[in-house]
Amino acid sequence: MNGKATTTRTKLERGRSALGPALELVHTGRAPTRAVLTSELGVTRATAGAVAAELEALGLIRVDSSPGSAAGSQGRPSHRLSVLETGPVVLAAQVHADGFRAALVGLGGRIVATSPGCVAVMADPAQVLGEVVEAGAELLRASGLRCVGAGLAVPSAVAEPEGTALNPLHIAWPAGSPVRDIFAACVRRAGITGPAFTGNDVNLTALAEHRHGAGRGAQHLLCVATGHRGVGGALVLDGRLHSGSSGLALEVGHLTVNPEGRPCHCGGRGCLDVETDPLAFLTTARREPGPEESLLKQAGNLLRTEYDDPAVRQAAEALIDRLGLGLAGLVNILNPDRIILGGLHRDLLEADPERLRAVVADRSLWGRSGSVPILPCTLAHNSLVGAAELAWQPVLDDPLAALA
Amino acid sequence: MNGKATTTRTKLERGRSALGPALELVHTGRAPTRAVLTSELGVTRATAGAVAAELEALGLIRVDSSPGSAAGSQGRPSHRLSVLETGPVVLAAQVHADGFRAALVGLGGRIVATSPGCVAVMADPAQVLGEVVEAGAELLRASGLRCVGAGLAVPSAVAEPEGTALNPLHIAWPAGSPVRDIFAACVRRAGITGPAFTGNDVNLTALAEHRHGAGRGAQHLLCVATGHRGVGGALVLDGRLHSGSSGLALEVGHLTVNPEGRPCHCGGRGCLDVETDPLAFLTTARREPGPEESLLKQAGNLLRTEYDDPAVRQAAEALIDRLGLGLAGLVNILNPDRIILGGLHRDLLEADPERLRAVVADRSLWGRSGSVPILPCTLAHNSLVGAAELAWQPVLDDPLAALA
DNA sequence: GCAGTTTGTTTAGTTGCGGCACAAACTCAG
DNA sequence: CTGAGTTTGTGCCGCAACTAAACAAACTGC
Repeated sequence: MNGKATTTRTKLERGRSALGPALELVHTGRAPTRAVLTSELGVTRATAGAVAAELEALGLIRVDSSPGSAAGSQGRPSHRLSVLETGPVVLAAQVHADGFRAALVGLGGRIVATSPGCVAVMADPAQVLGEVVEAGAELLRASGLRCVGAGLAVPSAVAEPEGTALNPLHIAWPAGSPVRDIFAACVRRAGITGPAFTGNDVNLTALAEHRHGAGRGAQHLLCVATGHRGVGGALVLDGRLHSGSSGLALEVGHLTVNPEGRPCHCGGRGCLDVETDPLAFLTTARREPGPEESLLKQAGNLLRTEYDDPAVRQAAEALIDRLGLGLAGLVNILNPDRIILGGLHRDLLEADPERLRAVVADRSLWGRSGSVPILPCTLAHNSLVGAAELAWQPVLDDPLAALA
Repeated sequence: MNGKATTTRTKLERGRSALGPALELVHTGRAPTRAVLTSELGVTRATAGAVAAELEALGLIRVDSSPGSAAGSQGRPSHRLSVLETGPVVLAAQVHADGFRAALVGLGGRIVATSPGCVAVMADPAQVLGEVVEAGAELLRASGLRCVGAGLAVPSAVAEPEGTALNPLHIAWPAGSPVRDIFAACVRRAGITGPAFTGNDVNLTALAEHRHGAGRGAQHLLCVATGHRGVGGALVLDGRLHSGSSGLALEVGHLTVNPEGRPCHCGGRGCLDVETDPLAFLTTARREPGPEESLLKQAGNLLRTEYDDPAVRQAAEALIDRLGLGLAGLVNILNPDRIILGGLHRDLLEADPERLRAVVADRSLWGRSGSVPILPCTLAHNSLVGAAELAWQPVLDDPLAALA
């Protein structure tokens, strides 16, 4: 009998229909009406109508055909599409140097509920993740909503396919912790349904900003961000996160941006990492750095409130120049059509946008690629929303299968 | 037995969707038999049979159901699939510092005919491209085969969507020449049918090696190569060339690999470009560089024949160390699962593979990503074959539409 | 109130492909 | 040589997803 031995992935591999793409369009806000959905999908009105009706029947979106809410343009007003407020949610969790936080996130990146951020971060990942998942489970019980998955953002590169955190330096976890499995175990133990995913926070920030924030519409989106210590990067290509063959792409912290700069633990000198993080800024500006978990806020405040102080301004300009050098190097390699900056890099951009753009343009090989727009991240809780995107992905890929 | 002449129902519109993927599998040699095609496509035997029959009817592949040619394994032997030798071809052209060359390339990267390489390269792109296309048209007339497109490889970044050559330094063309349009005009004027494409030679080398050479099966393939002067890079992601938002990605020549190195025209010091090309090797080895168009051969010969000379060996090791530094930087950013090297970089790899691998592993952030395999390019005329791939792409995407 | 425009809905095909049953071509054991 | 076992090719049926076309509905502007 040929029944069991057939190993072909016949059913799962086939995209079932336009359901997934349609949901993604509503999810990212690119299909506000059924007419737009029709043209974006490139199908007939009949098909788009059937697809929208099915997504509504699945309890994912709302199709609003009320009469008077109209448009102003000619012709019959199109039905409005929106995500359903009472639809399913995913559990999103974030661990960083400040502590951890859990949230429920609906389609469209809508944060339904968040736990208060907790400050204590312990050296045992299982304990931390157990607590944060429990906080999320509590939110879930209070809300009464259906949960279809869970996502976690950690401040470390996450190696695939093992799901281990390689450099969770800022949160005192042992390097190589199997965070994905630990998180998945916590999720199961808390009785939360659906698959569990784990990713690097900057990667997830980029994903969130691409779908709901400053990266919307970009085809080659580069995101660079500093937290309290260290620099992270991420690349979103054609709507998909590019994290390399083993999840370790865009580790941009060790680009050389200052050959005579300070030594770095990687063995080189003047790496982007040690030249453009909050600690570098504070020491360059001759300020006493505070406790590690508040370095980012301290540096940001200094930039915003004392930019007329020559020492602060000089330090900012030095960092901007080095950041620009690093970004130019990345532009030459990746040729993105948009760059977004987070953390202290975002503050540096806003302190003197022209200077940063000029440096990048000057050190890029050709004007065209160097004139790439550089924008600040706009989304609140962007890595939380990004963690949610990870959990939403199966639903976006195949709503029928994911909700079954 | 002989192939059955008539299918009962001639449904010429049969396969819209699986046709392209099926042709690509045969084209890249990943579907030697219909049984493999069935499992690779993830469809039923019936579907794969229909698809193969239609590709045969289109004159693209051959389905060999002869009896005795069988396999040795159990069960009924599967029909063999191969590209049809008398099927259509594309015109491939290449311009580089040595001169230019035209060829006819069939499916499977098979070079059907090549013109003798011509040495004279003139400063007027229209004249050069006119001559090379005419040489190709002559091959085509002599062969009597059908031509379905044309592709050109140039030693310069090609900006999209304009199709202009930004830095054709080695061939004395004016920067910004609209090479794509010039080439397309020459192709039309020569009476050659099908669309015409233009790309950077290293990009096309990577594409060719990915489909038919040392890059086969890699999901994230990085290719780095030096010609006579200057370094180029390319990235193939999931079988598709990644050339950035405007075709300028992987301009890796100006990564800093030697902070105290020689000055570069880009304004920096110690760029990969000026530290690892043939001229750098020859001067470091204290040899008199010959004429520019034979630098690559001179350096390669020196490496192979006088590696026991201490000056040569020292120079090679210095270049290997710097190349390794540059590759490690790229590994940290792109996290490829395979690296292939061309030109002088290939020769350096073969001179001391262990040294290069050790440097890359040492300067990569994590062992895992640093232990990426580094291989030499294997394909003869790889940028010619790559130019052909460009022209084949529409056929691979939708055979019915492209051959209509 | 009417023409013009745009969109939603219904109905009738069309098609790519899975599922199944069976035939064909091979290997191997005896 | 023969029959069992295995793997693959082929014909047929039907479904699910889509298109095409005709019609109905809801808006604007004159």
